[in-house]
Amino acid sequence: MARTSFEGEIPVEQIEVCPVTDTQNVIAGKWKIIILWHLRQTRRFGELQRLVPGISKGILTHQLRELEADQMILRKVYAEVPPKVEYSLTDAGESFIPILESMGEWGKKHTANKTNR
Amino acid sequence: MARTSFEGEIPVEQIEVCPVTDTQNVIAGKWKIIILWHLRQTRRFGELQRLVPGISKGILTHQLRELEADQMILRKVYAEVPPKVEYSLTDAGESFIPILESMGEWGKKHTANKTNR
DNA sequence: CAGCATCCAGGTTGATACTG
DNA sequence: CAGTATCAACCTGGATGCTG
Repeated sequence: MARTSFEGEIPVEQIEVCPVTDTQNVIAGKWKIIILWHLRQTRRFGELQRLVPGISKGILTHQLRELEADQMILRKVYAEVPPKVEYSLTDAGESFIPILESMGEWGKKHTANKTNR
Repeated sequence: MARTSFEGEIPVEQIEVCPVTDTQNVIAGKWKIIILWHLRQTRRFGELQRLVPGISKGILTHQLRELEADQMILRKVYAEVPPKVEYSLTDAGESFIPILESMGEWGKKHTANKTNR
């Protein structure tokens, strides 16, 4: 989203320094949550692509890079042929799983059969 | 986002019936979280617009309508002149506040000084 | 195998003007 | 006061083809 605002406008800090919003931004990608969920176990790239049906390589890479930048996941490259890359959760990533579980519980109770959107 | 997939593809249910993702979708607007937060107390439209600095009427209306559709908030219209509309949390909305608080706690610990994105 | 580069389509946000 | 309507801008996600 637009992190830039015009000069002389409401300063960005005033609206963006909300830790809740920060958290939301970390998981705001279309596939981030599902990726995080599967990464409770260490997974390889191709494995993830199979576990997250419908995602393309490009997007998977992109989402993984963002999660990595946000220090949610670890990317371990093995210097082998053929290439092998393993992804796993960082401590920050692990510590987020309980929140995901809370969201799941809440979702089961409050978002039953929404056919719209 | 594209909720449709080609015929003969991976069925949508398989990827979309995740309660965690459902939950994420409910709060996925740029301002939803802040709005929800301020609605812990009943607020009027103009009041919300002042509390959420930088949001325009149109967008505020839009986000409120979506939250209402997701049964997170209640919209109460008073038949007065000038018009008066009050927004408040539903039970579902109330029950989401603890999760927001968890996200806030997590955010304070794990998203400190992210200047990027 | 695990990417990257490019281009494109759609959705979401935002600015502005008008209304009951 | 609390919207609605319209249009433009931006961002994200997705498809495809190429590479070490």
